Amino acid sequence: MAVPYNEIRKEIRVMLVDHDKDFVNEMVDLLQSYNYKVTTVDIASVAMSVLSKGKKNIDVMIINVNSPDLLSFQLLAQGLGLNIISLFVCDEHDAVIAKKALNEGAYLYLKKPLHEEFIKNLWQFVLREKIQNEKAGEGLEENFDQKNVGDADDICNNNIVGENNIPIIIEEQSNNIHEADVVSNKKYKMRKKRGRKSTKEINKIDSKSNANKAVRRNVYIEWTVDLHAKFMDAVHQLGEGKCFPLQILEVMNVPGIERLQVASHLQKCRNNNWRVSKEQKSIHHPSGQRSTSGSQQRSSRGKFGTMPRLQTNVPNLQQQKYHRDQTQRVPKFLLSQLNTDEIFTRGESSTQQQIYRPQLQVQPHNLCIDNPFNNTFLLTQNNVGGGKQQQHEILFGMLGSQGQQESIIGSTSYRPELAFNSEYQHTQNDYNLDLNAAQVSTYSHSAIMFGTNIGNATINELEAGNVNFQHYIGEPNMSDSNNIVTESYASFIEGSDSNEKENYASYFNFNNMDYLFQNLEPPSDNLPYEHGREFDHVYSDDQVSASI
DNA sequence: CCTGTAATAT
DNA sequence: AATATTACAG
Repeated sequence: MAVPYNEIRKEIRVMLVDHDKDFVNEMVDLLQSYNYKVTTVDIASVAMSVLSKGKKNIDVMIINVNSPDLLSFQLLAQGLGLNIISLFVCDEHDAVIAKKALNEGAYLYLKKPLHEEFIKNLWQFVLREKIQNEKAGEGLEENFDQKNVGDADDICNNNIVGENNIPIIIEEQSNNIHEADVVSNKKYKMRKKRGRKSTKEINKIDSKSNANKAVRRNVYIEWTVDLHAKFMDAVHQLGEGKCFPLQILEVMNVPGIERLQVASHLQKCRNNNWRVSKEQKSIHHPSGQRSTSGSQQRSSRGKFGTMPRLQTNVPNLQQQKYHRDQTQRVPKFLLSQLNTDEIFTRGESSTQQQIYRPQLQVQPHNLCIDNPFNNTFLLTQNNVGGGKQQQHEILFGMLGSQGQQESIIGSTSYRPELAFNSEYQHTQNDYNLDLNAAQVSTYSHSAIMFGTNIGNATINELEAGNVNFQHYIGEPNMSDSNNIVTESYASFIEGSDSNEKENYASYFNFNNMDYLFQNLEPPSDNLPYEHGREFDHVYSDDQVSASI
């Protein structure tokens, strides 16, 4: 039974990655004469971009190991992630490189030129991969070593080892090599679809009936400080209102990154939720601010494209682990939904109210003290909030303790009924303790304090020497700030003498309690339910309900 | 299709 | 713990 090889080859896409023009031309002719679909690029970085775009479904890459940009191995890695067979070619054999290449997942390491017979049979590699992967996807694991678990580089090792296993042509036409979700047992996971209803009800029913769908995990990008800097650069270039993942991707011009990864990172950054992974340099720039060029134009798409709110180089002060109970139990405090739109609206000009703020749900351990965008934003836009902002943010972070506010401060006239209202009997509650303790420390300088409803426990604590006080101070994660305030703060919390309270007192000099209140939301019956609502009010009852 | 958000998987 | 992936919505 004759198998229409050419039909198979037609479906196979080969990318040549070589700056050697002659070789490329020759190979293109050869490949095309066998009906392969051919893409050529001259250097690895370009190839990586092509892969990143994901437009072409490359099956095989023929890569010059000596790509001028020295990225051939990175390309290899990326290709592995995409289940692409990579053949390294070289002008001169080098056993060391060959070994390295194979070790890192190259399918073959070949010396130029490639012979016609080899090209002719190239398709077999692809088919064999497909077959292998399908087997793996069905749960047949014999074909794979059990070693390597987390490493993204090993797909092809197995294939190399198992060379005796000559591919067999499957009768089924290979017209959907690409769409078939290839599955490797170690790297690919089965997933069931998760249903999520618009009613926000979470559908926990796991339907086994769902056909196993295999999904390939992307190459795991580490967002190094460097990479992040590029990211932020791109962001700054694009400017407020124009930061879309796709554009960022382009401006960054870093090969091997995909849009979704940028989007993911962007999401993190917008939420101020990103930390550099491991060691961070503890560089202390007194002012790492960029001027942010002040352009706050809105994009034509309205609310999209908002800049992330991190600085370019963020020293990551080690965050302390506080596993006190209340830390975990405190409700999420969604200051995010204190809608800046509303602030502006309340101000004067409702014309600015469309300015988009991403939902700033600030997670635990993130206290954004220094937000250049915020500052700029407020100052330039509405002149609201103003200079003392940072201090109050700090205070607020302490007050909320676990709430982790990312403060958007405006001159709203809200009053926090919650914080000081004795109706709320959360006195025995840990969270409440926190709150009150912070309160106490706040008031202690302005001599207003102790009026109504400081829980006994709190007072006791205080009288007992304010034991917890230092905890509260240390609580917020300062990792994102590198401004002056932060440093002072940081140095302060590192101090261990008995004067800490005094230091604290002198540093944080609060005279105007209104600033405190401005950070809090009025209680509202109006539960924000869907995002995207014009005016989301914070559901500040969170604190109460959580205390019960 | 691209974007944003939240949830969840790895 | 940091990223990736996904559902869902716009």
